[in-house]
Amino acid sequence: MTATLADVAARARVSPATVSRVLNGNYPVAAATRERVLRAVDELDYVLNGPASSLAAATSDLVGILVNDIADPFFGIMASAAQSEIGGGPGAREKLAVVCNTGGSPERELTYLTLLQRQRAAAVILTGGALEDPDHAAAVAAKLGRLAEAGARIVLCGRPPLAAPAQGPVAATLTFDNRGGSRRLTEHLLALGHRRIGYVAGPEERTTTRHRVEGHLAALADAGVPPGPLVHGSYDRRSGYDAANELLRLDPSLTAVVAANDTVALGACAALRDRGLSIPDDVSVAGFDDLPFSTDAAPALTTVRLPLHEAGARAGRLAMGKEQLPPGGIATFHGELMVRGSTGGTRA
Amino acid sequence: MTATLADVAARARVSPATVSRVLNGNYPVAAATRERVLRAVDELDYVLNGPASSLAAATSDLVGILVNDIADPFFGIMASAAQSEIGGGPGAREKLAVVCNTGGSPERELTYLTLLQRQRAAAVILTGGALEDPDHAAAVAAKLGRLAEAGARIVLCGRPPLAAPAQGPVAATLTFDNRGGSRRLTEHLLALGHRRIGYVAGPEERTTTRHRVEGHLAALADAGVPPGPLVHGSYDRRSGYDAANELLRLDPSLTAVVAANDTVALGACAALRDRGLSIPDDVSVAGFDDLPFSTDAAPALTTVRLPLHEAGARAGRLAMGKEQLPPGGIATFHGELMVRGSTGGTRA
DNA sequence: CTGTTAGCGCGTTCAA
DNA sequence: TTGAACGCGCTAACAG
Repeated sequence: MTATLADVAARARVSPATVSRVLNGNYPVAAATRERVLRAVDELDYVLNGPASSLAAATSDLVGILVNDIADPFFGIMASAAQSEIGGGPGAREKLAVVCNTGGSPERELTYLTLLQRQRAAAVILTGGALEDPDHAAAVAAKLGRLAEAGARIVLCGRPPLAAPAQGPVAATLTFDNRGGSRRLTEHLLALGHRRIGYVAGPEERTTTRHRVEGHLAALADAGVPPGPLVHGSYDRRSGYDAANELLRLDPSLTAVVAANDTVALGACAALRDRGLSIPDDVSVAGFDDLPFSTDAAPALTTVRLPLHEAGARAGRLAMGKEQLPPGGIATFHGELMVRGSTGGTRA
Repeated sequence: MTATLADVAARARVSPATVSRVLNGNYPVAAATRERVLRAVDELDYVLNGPASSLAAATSDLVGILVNDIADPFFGIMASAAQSEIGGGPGAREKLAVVCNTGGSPERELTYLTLLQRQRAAAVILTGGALEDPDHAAAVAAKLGRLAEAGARIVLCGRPPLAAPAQGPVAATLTFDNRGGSRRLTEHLLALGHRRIGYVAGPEERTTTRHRVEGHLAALADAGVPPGPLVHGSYDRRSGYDAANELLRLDPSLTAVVAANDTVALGACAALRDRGLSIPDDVSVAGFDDLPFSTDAAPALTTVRLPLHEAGARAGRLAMGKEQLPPGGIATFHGELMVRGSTGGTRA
C-alpha cells in the first residue's frame, strides 16, 4: 500500500538506515547516494510515517498552542504569529504547529495537555490568562512538569508566571502588564474628570481579570476616588451588554464604564445606545486589547493596545529554541494607551 | 522514566493486551479486571504513548482543521464549532482536534496536508475558499486522495466541491451559497435606487471571490445595470481602505460600495469617512459574513449572514462519522441578508 | 474473558 | 561513509 522507508531503500539500492540518514540530514551521507535516495523518495511519493518516527526517536514534531477561545481575535492573532514562526521556516525538519481550543474550560485544558503529552509534543505554548483555582493550577503545573520531563519545551504567552515551585519546567514566560495598562486607562478617565466609574470585569478566578481590576482600583485609590460598581461576566459582547445595564441600575449617575476587553466594551456601548445615552457625552466607555475592529466602532474605542503579534511571534521562536530569554526567563510586554472617541470629559 | 503499558500490566497483574483493551474500551473486559487496571494506571500516572499506539493501529486520533487565517473570526468561529464536536469533551475515545493555519499560502496548505498524512490523521477538515489555480488544485486533490487511502475522512467546510474526478476521496462537502447571497445583497442595493456600485473583491483566483463577484454581476445584469469599477485586494481592513479610495478615483460618482467581507467593508467605511463622505447618505456600504463586530460599526453594517457556527459544527460531526450526509455528500448553506444602517436610498 | 505472539516503520547503536 | 540488527510501546490476530 503506502510506501515505507524499506521500499525507498530497495529502490535506491541502499540500506534503510541510509535513507533514514538522508531524510533526517543529521549524519554525513555521500552526495551521490543522497541524490539517489531523494529521487527514490520522489518517485515513490514517499511520506515519512510520523508515529513510527516519533516512536523510535521518542519525540515528535508537534507543537501545541493552547488558546482559551479561538473565535476571539485576541487569541487568533497570537496563535497566528506563533504559528508563522514554527511551521513557516524553510529550514530543516518542519514542525506541525497546531492550535488547541480549550474554550476556557479547565478540564479541556488538562485534556489537551494530556493529549499533547501522549503525542510526545516537542513544545507547548499556553496563551492567555490562567484560572486561579489552586487545585487546577496544581494539576496544570504537574502536567507541565510531566511534559517537560518528556522533553517538551514549555512557553507561557500572555500569561503570568506560575507560582515559584511550579515555574521550573517552564522555559520562558511572556507576560502582559495588564495591571499597568489598566491603571493608565483609569488615570486617563480620572484626568477627564470622571469620578463615578463602573467596571465590567472578565470571568472570575482568572489572572487577567484580577490584574486588570487591580490596576483600575490602584489608580482610583491613588486619586482618592471611591470605586464604582463592578460586575463580572464572560468575554463576549452579550455579557458587556447585560453588564452595562446592570451597572447603570446599580448607579444611574455613572459617567464612565471600563470594560474587561474591547468586545465587552462594544456590547456595553450597544446597551448605552439602546438606553438613549450618548457616548462619550453622557457616558465614556473604554476597552482593552485594541483589537482591529475597535477603531471602527461608533465612536472609536479608547483602549489599551497589547503587542499581541509580537508576543505570539516571540513565543513561537522560544518554543523552537530559536531564541533565548534573559536570566529569569520572564519578559513583560507593556500596553499602550490609545485615546479615541469613546472617552471624553464629563459634562460641565 | 515514563511508565509504559507493560508497567501497568505488571502492577495490575494482567497481560499488556488486557491493559490495552481496557484503555481502548473496544473489547469485553471483566469489571473487576478493568477496575484493577484503571487503578494501576492512576497510581503510575500512566499516559498512553500516542506514536506507539498510532504505529500499531495504523491510525491516530489527530483531526486536522485547515484554515486560511486563524486571526479572522470567520475561520475562528467555524474552527471553534468543529473542534467542540470533535475533542476536548469528556469521554474515552478522545480525538485531538488541531487547527492548522495556512495563511492562505498554497505551499503551506500542502505542507500541512503532508504533515497530517505523516501523522496518519483520522480526519481532515478544509475550511474556506479554495485557490483556483489548476496545478495547485490538482496537487491538493492528489494529497487528499492519498490521505483518504490511508483512512482519513475528508470534509470540506465553506468550500466548493472539488472537480468531479477529485471529489472521490471527499466524504462530505458543506458549501456556502456565496453566489446567491451576493446576488440578494446587490438586489437590495438596486432596490434602494443605486445604479453606480463599486465592488471591492477578495484575493484573485479564489473560489469565494469569484462566486461573490458572479452573484453581484448577475444581479446587475438582471436589472440591466452596467457594472461599476472593481478592484481586488486581500481580506483585511487596510485593503478595504485602499480599495475604496481607488474605486472613488475610478468613478467619483459611486453611490454604493460592496465589499468582499465585513472586515474589508469596515476599511472602506473608514476611507469614505476620511474623505468626508457620510454613510449611507453619500455612499452606501455593504459587507459579507456578518461577523459579530459588524453590528457595532458606525453605522451598523448591512451584510449577508453565513451560518458559520452551524457549518463548523456539522463539519466536526461529519469528520467524526457521527453524522451522514444525504446522497451526493454535498450540503449547501444559504446566507441571510441583514439590512442595517450602512445602506440607504440614494439622494433624490 | 484473558494471555501469547508477532509485527507496525523507523532511529540508532555497533561494526565494517 | 554505509549496512545489520535491535528495540521503541503498542495493537491485533490467534489461541485457550
